[in-house]
Amino acid sequence: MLAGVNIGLMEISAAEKRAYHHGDLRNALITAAAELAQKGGGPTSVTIRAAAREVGVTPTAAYRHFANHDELLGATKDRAIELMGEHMRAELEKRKPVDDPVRAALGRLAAVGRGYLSFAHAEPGLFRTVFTAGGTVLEEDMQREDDNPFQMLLVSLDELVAVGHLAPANRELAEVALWATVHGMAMLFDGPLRVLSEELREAAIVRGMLTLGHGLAANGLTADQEKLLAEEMRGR
Amino acid sequence: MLAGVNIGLMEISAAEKRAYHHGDLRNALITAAAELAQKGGGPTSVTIRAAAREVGVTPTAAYRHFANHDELLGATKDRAIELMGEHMRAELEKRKPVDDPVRAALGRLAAVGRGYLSFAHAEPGLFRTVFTAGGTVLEEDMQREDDNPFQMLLVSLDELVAVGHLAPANRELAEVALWATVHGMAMLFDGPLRVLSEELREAAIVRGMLTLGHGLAANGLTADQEKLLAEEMRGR
DNA sequence: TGTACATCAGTGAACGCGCGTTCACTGATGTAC
DNA sequence: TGTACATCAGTGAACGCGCGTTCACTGATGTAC
Repeated sequence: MLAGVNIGLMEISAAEKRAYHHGDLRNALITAAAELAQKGGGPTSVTIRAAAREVGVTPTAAYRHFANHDELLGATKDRAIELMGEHMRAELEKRKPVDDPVRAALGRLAAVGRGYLSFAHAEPGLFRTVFTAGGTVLEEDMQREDDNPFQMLLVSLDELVAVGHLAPANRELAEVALWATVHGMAMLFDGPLRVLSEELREAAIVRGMLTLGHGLAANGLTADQEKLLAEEMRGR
Repeated sequence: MLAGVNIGLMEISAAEKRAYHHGDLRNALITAAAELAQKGGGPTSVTIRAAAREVGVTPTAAYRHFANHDELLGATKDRAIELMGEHMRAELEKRKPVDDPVRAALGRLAAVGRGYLSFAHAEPGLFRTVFTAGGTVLEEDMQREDDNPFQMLLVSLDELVAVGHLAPANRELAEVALWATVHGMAMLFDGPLRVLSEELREAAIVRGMLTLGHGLAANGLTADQEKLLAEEMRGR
């Protein structure tokens, strides 16, 4: 079974205290917005009015902290990315240490993928918020190294190279293959494959990651077949 | 370069003529709704009022043909699935015939994947509509064999087995790995990887499909490594 | 330590918008005789 | 072939809703002297 998730949105709001009337309205609004996304099923539930209502404040008050709705949504997206990163990091740190470096690196890759998928499954509303088109996210936020789900994917691949399992030549663009496999499964299980039983879902996840693992090592096709497949993909 | 897409939404509306006032209002509304999704960037642009406006009819008139907004959205989703299937079929039929059956089957797999991705890229609004949570789609529509993008993925895998390239044991759940890889890339290129240049996107697609091809054949890992990876994915 | 004043966080009322949906209706089409 | 009537597709006006956003304001906090 994939690890359970128990996310306390409130734990974040301690940061950045303001000593004015409410004390920390900006943060409180973001937290409320994240809860709306979490409970309401996604970013469309994030509105200035609803967040203000939740905090017990006038909608106008929100405009002291956000220029407009898009900024609140962007901040909520940031928060969701943060929570997703924390969840993945927790999954990573849960692992028992392994001596063999290759086994350790493969294990970390698996843990990162597992964390990505279990977050998506446990918190669909937050997961959708991470990937909503709306909500401008600050550049610096996307490039934070800690708690950034995407960076964690990259790092796990780099480790595979460092440890000698993945040939440097095969490292190129491997992050897209990895990210797409994991992200695609997350989306499908929250979409057309929602009907799958938990057992089938788990089995498909294992199968998907094994396929990826085999595929990254790139020994499954003859050179001839590989050339053909590549040409076909390019549209001949 | 991936094949270009030129979709004429109007070509569909000839079916199911009604001889009353408008003649074919139901169909006209669906077509208008699909155009709204196409131009407006997705399913949120599909509203009863906007579709009626587009056709030049009162919103109330739409209620003669759809019980509510969700039904219109469902019909629009159906239409989008149909268009996506047509696009993929066209991609498939564009291929030159290949004698060697294994090469032919691999080529068809690639063409199906390419069609999926080029549709998503050329018609993001319609693609998003296919995968929107809202809009109840009739069971029978999802299970149509012709023009169903998902069936086409399955068929291409079955062919790989029939032709002797893919071991029957490796066929199981391979559709999820294939679908997820392709779907994940489509989503990421329409999301966080939107910034990728066309060249990088193309290269990533080829790499992703090659990884999948290698992976399905499952020769890249030792039995020991595979076991470990599987256990890790299951959460130990 | 105490007062005067500037600063600024939050209020309350209001706006215009597009939406889904309902009502009683009009007017064109199809059909029975 | 012609008329009377039933059927039903589409009209026009209206409703209530929640939204984003703006306005002039109130009242608490922080600071200069």
